[in-house]
Amino acid sequence: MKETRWLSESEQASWLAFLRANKLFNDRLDRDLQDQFHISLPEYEVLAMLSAEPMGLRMATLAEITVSSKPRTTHCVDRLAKQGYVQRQNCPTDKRGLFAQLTPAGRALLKKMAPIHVEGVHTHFIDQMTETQRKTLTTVMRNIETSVTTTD
Amino acid sequence: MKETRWLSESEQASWLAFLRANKLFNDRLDRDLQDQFHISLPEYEVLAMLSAEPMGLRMATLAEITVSSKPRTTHCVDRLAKQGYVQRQNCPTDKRGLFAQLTPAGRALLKKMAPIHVEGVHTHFIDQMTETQRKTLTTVMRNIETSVTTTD
DNA sequence: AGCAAATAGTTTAAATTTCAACTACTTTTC
DNA sequence: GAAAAGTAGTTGAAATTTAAACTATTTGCT
Repeated sequence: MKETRWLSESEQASWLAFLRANKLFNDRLDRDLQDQFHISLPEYEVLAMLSAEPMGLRMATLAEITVSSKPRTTHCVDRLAKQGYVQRQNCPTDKRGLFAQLTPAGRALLKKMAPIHVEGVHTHFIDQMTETQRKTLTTVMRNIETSVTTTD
Repeated sequence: MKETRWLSESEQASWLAFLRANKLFNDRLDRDLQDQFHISLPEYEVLAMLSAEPMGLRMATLAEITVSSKPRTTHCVDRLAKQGYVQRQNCPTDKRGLFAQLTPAGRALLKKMAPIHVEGVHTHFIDQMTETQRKTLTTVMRNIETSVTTTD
């Protein structure tokens, strides 16, 4: 067992700031959507990802790009389908496969929600840093993603 | 209704990188703890916050510093208490109040968990940026926190 | 061709989180 | 000094998330 590399005060503070900002920011975006549309942030993310794909996305792909588990994605799409915002299409080349696709109602809902959501991202994220800082942030976030997904 | 300020490609990419890194990183830290100790990341955070306070913390304070809701904190402390890691103490000056306090067993558990958790933070967070980048990140995260908690 | 292993997605049940309502105590106000 | 309003925390039910098992189909191997 190797010697533990503890965090300095400053490192600890960075880590806490990161944790806190994330939770608070997520809560805020979620609330803004829920209050006005009764749609949660994870549900919004699914709709948003689907909006770029007129033909829809395979369930597994949708799970990947929203960084959520397969069952969670199934349940989420179930709920959105029950409300008429999403529909499933069989995949012609793989009988196991399903595409989740935005319905016209889903597209219409997203059109109403997007300005609210994007304004939140702008106000609380983009506006809170300079362009230079944002580039740095992006680089660092990509490093973290790589580290987390390639280690062990 | 004001004109929506949409995100540029680059801004969109930053936002997505931030979202993804967070989810993946959280999942990873959670899994590392769960696999070895059957303790979730939110539970770990409670234990960690309590460890700095020999006398314990008021439930509301604990909820604040872990950025979680009051009921969630109650349930979380319930579970940890059921396992013997935390105990509640009445507050002498306010009969409504309760302190949540680490038990010796909780302290012992934390001592075993901390190296695993901290190593994860070091590897996937601290090691993924230069010190300069980390300072920038901290500043930006604090800006976000302020923005989210002071607007509206 | 035929069978084992892998993949896509769902299902069910259990655990966690949220939401609204509730109890008990404290503070304010008149 | 009593009633009203506010605060601390819990409770119980509903919603969401997770974990494990399951169905159906596809792929790889011999």
